[in-house]
Amino acid sequence: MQDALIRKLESFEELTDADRAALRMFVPRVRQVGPRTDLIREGDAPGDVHLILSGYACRYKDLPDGRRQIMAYFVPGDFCDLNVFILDQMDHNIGTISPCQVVEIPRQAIEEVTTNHPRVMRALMWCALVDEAVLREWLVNIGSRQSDQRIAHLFCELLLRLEAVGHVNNNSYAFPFTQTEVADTMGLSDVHVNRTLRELRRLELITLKGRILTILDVPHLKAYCGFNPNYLHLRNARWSGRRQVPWLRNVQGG
Amino acid sequence: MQDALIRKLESFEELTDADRAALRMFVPRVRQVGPRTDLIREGDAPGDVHLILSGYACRYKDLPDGRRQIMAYFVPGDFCDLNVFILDQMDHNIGTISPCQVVEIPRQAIEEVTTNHPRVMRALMWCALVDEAVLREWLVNIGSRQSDQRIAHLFCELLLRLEAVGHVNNNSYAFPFTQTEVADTMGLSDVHVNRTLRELRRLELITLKGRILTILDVPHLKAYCGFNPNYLHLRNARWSGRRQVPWLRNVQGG
DNA sequence: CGGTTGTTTGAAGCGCCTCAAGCTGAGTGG
DNA sequence: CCACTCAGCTTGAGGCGCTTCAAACAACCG
Repeated sequence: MQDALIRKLESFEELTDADRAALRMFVPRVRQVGPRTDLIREGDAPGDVHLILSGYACRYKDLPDGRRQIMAYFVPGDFCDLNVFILDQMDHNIGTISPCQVVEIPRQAIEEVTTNHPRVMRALMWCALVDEAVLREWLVNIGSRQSDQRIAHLFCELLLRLEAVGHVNNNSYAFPFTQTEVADTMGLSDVHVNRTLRELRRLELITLKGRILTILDVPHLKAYCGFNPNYLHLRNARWSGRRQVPWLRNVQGG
Repeated sequence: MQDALIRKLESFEELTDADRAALRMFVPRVRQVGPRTDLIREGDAPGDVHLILSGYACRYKDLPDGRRQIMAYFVPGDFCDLNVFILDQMDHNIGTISPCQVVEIPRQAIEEVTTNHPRVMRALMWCALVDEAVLREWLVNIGSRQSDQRIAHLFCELLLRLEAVGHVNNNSYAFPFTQTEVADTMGLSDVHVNRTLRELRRLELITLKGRILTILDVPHLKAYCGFNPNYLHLRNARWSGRRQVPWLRNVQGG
């Protein structure tokens, strides 16, 4: 398990033996968490850092009027709160969508490592920076695309992110979100998400049944929403194609 | 100038003499930049890190259809691209709004410091994490508030951010953005921004003339949009009230 | 097997957009 | 000093995209 994390980080930052030894202090406390369960709540002091091994989770805020806004999806291999743990208190919630396997890394371990092992810190920062780039693109998505392109863009992004960790087969992947959750993500009503999905199906761009999403025509879907993958900062030589991330290969997805 | 940066960082992270010495390697190359000028363009390899001393700038993406989405505003004291400099290439642009004084910190200097001075790195990370929290709130803003509350929320946020660096007088601050720029920020049309501003004026919440924005009734405006400042992670003891950031006090704003 | 959660469809209305035109103010040149 | 220009602001009219409300249907589960 520790070796797995090390392998991921080493894919973009060379580590010394001392770095690796320090990383092994990330005691692997794996927790099985049910669906629709909060991992962290607004107001909490950030403690352990959470790493998703299997399943999907999300970052969200509850609004005064009872609605909620989902701000990020987490898929296997993603850190939930790496980019928060320095701050004083959480300004949002993190909760699971599907059942999840979560690794809890003690904050102290992170701090020790980042203080004494700059290369590890750089590697973790890189993860956080890509997450932020995704967040920026979500802002663009919500701010400037209409519903059909907006949802198509989400599907394209998840395709690439899940491909990078070996969770896509034949352009299909697990999609355990309800239409209401998609609505809370995209800034739309659930009714309109339903109609938009119907339209994407009618155009034979996707199918979505039994919580499995299939993209029928990837180039067409990408063109449809003007998808530009540069913001994901995927390093093709390392991440894409047939190559899987070894430490996630044998874990059940979605 | 270097001392100024050191002072800012020390407000939330104690530094050693060695840390401070390293920070002085941030050779202060101050540049005067005209309005509506790009500092960095999409596709560029991140180089120097930019720190705004005076004026306003923004982060934005150009879209295939010619529209653009603004994703962040930068005000005096903000780093533009601290959270990007590790990545391979820029996935967006950064440009000025008003004339700006910009400090360019060589990437090499940042890397040297972050490698050898973990406390400085933590301080810089803190800046970046707050910027990301702001970005998340912008997503909430665009995704779930309608135009009047959306724009009101922006005004409340800028009030607090500018207060923290001593650029607010009597609830007034410089607002050099055109209505089209506000529209590109909020995911609205410029026509609708115009009508929304008219409405906020009619309700006697704000005035906006000669590029000066005045909030006539702060508590009312905050209540109007349900503003919750927690995401700014302001440390009141240090940042708010009468206390100014010394290194920005004598620089002309907006 | 009912109960509950999620999906689907219809109908009516509002918020925001587009198109279009006129207005205002600042800068420029004759 | 006024005419001209141009960017930004303002206002009107019409239409579309999305929302809300409502109800029926489907799928899952104890």
